[in-house]
Amino acid sequence: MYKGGNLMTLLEELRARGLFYAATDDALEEKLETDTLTFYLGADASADSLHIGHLVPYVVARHLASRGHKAILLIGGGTGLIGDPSGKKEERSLLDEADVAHNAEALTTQVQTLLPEGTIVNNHDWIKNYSLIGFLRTHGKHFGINQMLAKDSVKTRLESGLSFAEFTYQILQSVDFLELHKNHGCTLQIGGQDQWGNITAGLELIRRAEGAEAKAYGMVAPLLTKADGTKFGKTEEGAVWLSPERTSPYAFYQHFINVDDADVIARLKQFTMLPLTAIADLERTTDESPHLREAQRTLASELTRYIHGEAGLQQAVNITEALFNNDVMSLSEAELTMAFEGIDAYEVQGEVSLLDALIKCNLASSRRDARTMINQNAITLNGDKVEDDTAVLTPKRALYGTTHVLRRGKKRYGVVRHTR
RNA sequence: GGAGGGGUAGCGAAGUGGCUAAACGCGGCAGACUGUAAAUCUGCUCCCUCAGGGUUCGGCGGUUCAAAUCCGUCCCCCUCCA
Repeated sequence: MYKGGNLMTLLEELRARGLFYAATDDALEEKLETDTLTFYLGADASADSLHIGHLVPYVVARHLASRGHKAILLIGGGTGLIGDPSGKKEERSLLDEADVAHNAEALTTQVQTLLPEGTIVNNHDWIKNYSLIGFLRTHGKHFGINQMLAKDSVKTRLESGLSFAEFTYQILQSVDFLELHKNHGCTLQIGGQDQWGNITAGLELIRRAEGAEAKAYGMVAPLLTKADGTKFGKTEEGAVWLSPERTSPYAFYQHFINVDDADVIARLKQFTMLPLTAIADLERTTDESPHLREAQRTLASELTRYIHGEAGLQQAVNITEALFNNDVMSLSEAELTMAFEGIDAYEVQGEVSLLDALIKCNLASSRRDARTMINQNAITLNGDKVEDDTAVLTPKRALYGTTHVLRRGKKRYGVVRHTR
């Protein structure tokens, strides 16, 4: 009952990794071992990048693909025009069509790097063709209001408000599944736990439209939580994005380097493709020598390489080593340039006040805030604590006549470059 | 439709005429300690500013020298009755 030399079934492995929450049918486990399935996974074009909170289902897809199953990666260029109420407390405002189209394009590129072997489809391609009457007659007729109202995504919003447009979302997603079932032989949809309602709605539609013998399945991954029970994936800065424009490879790497000891092993299992035995070794290392942070390093490296490639990882590691293992002051000019490649520098002609520099580098929100930081002893300039809030950065005092390295607290850096 | 309760800073929650930019808790930021961890301790946490100023307590309008606190009105939420 296994193939490919794995001792565990695929579902056993997913369970062991904390990537399995529920499946719509117990027969799926067997099916995944004996058949080659085509499965799909969707992402709505509601932003031009995914963040790490979206990542888990893609990792599940990697595991499926690694055992020979075929992936379809759906981009919600059509559904993104409506908005999924699942997991949302409030109605969301509609995005411009042009924005959604742009988002869909960006996501297409991004999702392809997450799973290069996956086939990409955009649901706008079929949703755009429906007339209202045609849609209601073909698909709407299969949906009972009672069942639609019973979905968590709808039920929880009856008090706070839900538009007809978002209410209809579950039908749109169901149509996606049906479409892929008919045209691509897709029999499995995977997603996060919050997608359960949409997925089961799709199964129901397939059954009604295609007949009882048209077997399809759903499987969802759990929502990630930290050891302290709080939601994973949000930081003080907001989401950790996959796109390097939104979150630099360095910041991305740093986020994972900083994962708590209590969470790091779970994150390795969930996010990386490392064998469980290798992760068990890291668990031992963490117990015995936590200060080495071997597990965190591995997690950060694996994920940064996955998302940003070898070059992105190298850059992140270079900056990290420069900032945390060396004295910034001791770097040569070339090293300095290399170290801060990938951190946005504020370029200025001539001199600039420290207060303004902190604002321009996003290390302070206002002059008042900048002053508070200085008074709290939180600001370091080229390796020295700053106490004078009237300090001015001049090319003369810059490293190699060009660069000032600012630091707020222990981990947040900014770079000021003087141009002539 | 009727009776009652409620809407206070990111969240929770005090405050019922001036001493209140508003207790306290959480969250967030920073400092100490560390391992770029956790826990703990300390400081900051409406906005802008050099001193100092500006705008807040569901919305609007009043009373008053002075209102989150009193009056009117409107909006929203909860509970019970019809």
